[in-house]
Amino acid sequence: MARTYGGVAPEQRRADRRERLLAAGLELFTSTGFRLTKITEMCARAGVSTRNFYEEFTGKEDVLRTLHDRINSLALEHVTAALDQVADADAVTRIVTLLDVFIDTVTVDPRLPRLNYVEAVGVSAELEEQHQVWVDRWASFIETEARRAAAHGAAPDRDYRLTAIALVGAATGLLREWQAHEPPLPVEDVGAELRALMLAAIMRPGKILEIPGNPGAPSGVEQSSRAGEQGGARRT
Amino acid sequence: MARTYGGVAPEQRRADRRERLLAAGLELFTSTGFRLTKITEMCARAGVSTRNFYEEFTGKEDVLRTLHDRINSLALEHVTAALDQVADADAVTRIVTLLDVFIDTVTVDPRLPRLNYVEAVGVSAELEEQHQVWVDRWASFIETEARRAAAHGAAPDRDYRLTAIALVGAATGLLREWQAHEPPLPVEDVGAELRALMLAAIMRPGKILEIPGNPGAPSGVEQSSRAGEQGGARRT
DNA sequence: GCTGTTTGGTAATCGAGGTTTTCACAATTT
DNA sequence: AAATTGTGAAAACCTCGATTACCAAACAGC
Repeated sequence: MARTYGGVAPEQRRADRRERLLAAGLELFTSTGFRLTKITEMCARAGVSTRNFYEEFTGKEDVLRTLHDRINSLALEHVTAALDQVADADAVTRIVTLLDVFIDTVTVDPRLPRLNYVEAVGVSAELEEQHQVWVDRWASFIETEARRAAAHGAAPDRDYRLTAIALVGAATGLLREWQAHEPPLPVEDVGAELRALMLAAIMRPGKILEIPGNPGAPSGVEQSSRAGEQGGARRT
Repeated sequence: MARTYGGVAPEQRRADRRERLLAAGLELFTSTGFRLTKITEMCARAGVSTRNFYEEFTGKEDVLRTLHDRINSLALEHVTAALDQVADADAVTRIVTLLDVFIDTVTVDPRLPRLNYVEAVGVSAELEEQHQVWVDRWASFIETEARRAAAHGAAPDRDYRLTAIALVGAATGLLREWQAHEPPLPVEDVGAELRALMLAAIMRPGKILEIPGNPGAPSGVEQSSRAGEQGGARRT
């Protein structure tokens, strides 16, 4: 047991195979699409037999879940490291850093957002759960930075939970568009837009500035003053 | 040809079956999930034979595409009608109306956002294309309103394309979270957050206010001034 | 009421892909 | 050098679900 083959340890060979399978998965899931990718195709591309495939993964979904987790973990790692380097900078710098590093990490390869925001959606209950966990993590990150900004007086003191979730959604939507758009969108533009949106969302005052020539109309949009109702039952 | 069965015209019967199949599809796709839903299950629930199924649809995906299109069309209809009713209101009112009616339409039933933003993602190239068309339409809608606001001096005069796409993403992300969240999020909160985010995103000035105590650092966030770089190759 | 025609349900077929198993080989150890 | 064991390729299997074809039933005309 545990015999060295071809000069490399057996666990090293296993790890290599696993890695090649993941690479093949990333490639095929984002070109052929997850649904249409066959396990045998993945094995062929990775130069791995089906037997070894089942030694590493329980099926296609397992590969997808692993990739999804990896991409998010990688981004989280980069962002955490970068934020540590600007530990005592002002709130705006930290927020901009968080966003820029995230965008940079995830746009080095269009297959990354494609896998994360298109292929890994609606596949299984477990994957949806995993997605939600990650949204939660990213939202918490943003929330923390927003609270930090509030503590420094750079943003209002309020609950940032939903704002954070919305911002994660904005990033997701924009990146999904980015990887699908023809002709390709400039990454700088996407990054700039998200940066501005994020700052505007966090720094926005509790009340929007008054619009001239709108007498009597409540402009306090934080309250649930609603205009132009027309149908649609209200749901608790 | 064209014979009346059971007192109803054949095309009426066909339409009824189609409708029941769509209802069954909506129900099963959002509970069992699209992937795991079998055509025979759909037929059983709809009280329709498989033969009649293939008379109406080419397969599962056809049902999904139809539902996806319907939900978006319905929302678009409602929003268009509501905007017509506030045709000469101020920009803020119109934007708030657009958003509120959209949210109201799509949250009457949690299955609607579930189907649109989870189950219909990453299924096929055609569906992705259809998704992009709808994102485009919604973004154009928002863009138009933003330009209108700019024309009235309520917002800066700039390109709102990416802002609009990001806002569509924010709505998508928030609704995806809404339909999945346990315990359920209050719809009012989601609507309020999106309303505020949308207004903040559109009305935001070109430059963010100066942060005191940050000497030398460029605060013009519209320019591609980047902080905290650490890795990640730049991509054209 | 009987017949021909249209519609609907059921059951059999067909194919595709996932999963397992077998067999041959290579490398290492005694 | 021979035996042993881990390893990989490929084929066989086997399940499952989409699709179609056939048969039964219902209705209008004669």
